[in-house]
Amino acid sequence: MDAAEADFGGLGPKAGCKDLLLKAGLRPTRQRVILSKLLFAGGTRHVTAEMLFTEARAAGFPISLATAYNALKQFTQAGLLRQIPPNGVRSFFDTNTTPHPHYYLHGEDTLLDIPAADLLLASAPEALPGHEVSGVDLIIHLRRTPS
Amino acid sequence: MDAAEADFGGLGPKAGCKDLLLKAGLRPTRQRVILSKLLFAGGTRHVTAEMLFTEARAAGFPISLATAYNALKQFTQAGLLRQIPPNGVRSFFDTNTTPHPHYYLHGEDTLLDIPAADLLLASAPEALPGHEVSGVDLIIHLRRTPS
DNA sequence: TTAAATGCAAATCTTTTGCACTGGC
DNA sequence: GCCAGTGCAAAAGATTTGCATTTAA
Repeated sequence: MDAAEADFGGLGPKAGCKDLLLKAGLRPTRQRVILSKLLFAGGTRHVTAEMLFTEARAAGFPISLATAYNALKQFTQAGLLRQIPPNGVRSFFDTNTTPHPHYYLHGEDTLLDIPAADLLLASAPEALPGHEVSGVDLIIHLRRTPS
Repeated sequence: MDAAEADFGGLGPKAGCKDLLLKAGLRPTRQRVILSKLLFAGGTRHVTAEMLFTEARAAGFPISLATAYNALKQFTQAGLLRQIPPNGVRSFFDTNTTPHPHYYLHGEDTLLDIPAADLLLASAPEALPGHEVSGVDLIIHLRRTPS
């Protein structure tokens, strides 16, 4: 499948990332279109702002780092991404926005999905009075076994 | 119970925070003793570096913010604290180092313990080959209900 | 055309580091 | 007394903001 022709967000086989952005209420500006292609054309991805910035430059699109940050934030607020802060240093952004747990590999500073059925909650999370659950983060922290 | 005489870390009723620090392999310097009193004399606490810094100043101990950060990091590495990054902005440090889930209240930027039995994992987390589980973070994100 | 909304330089906020100096042993 | 190891000023790193400019409609 050509990346530019990927099936974006269940919008149908002809939809492009412009449609994805429009549907999310974001104007499909040049930079957003570029970044959304990089993010959503492949499979599930876990990127940091720096990674996306570097990738865009390598692809010949000289965006600024601030634009990468702003786009990631806007995409997250629009529901296209999920923000995961595993370590207090920098955040990752996951193109899979459905609730699912993650492995975080400390040595490699890498975030991975945990295959869905491997780990489940025993009960649905309860909110406090006057509040509602807006998300659930489950992160299993891994270190390389000393051997 | 007088705060200065609290039972620190199961070391017995006579132990002070100096013993707690020594047992953790940290020299009981003046600043560390002050900060450990603030952290461990009361019940369970969830503090940021800024909160601890402000609290120390208010108590008449003019430490620098860097010292608060460094002490929190050292205490965490020594196993006296647990670091929790709920939001990609700043980290909280929990004086309860046993594995347990948290509520994070977005509007108030507050971290709370979830009473233990309310939420459990259905299965023990599995590591990947060549890795071991070094920690599990479960955070339920709450927002104030629009009403 | 036009104004809503962007992209980015500069600022801000969080956290770490280098090193002069201290204070625990 | 002495030197391992601190405490903090300055630096580094992560993220946000203000505003001149762009560009989608």
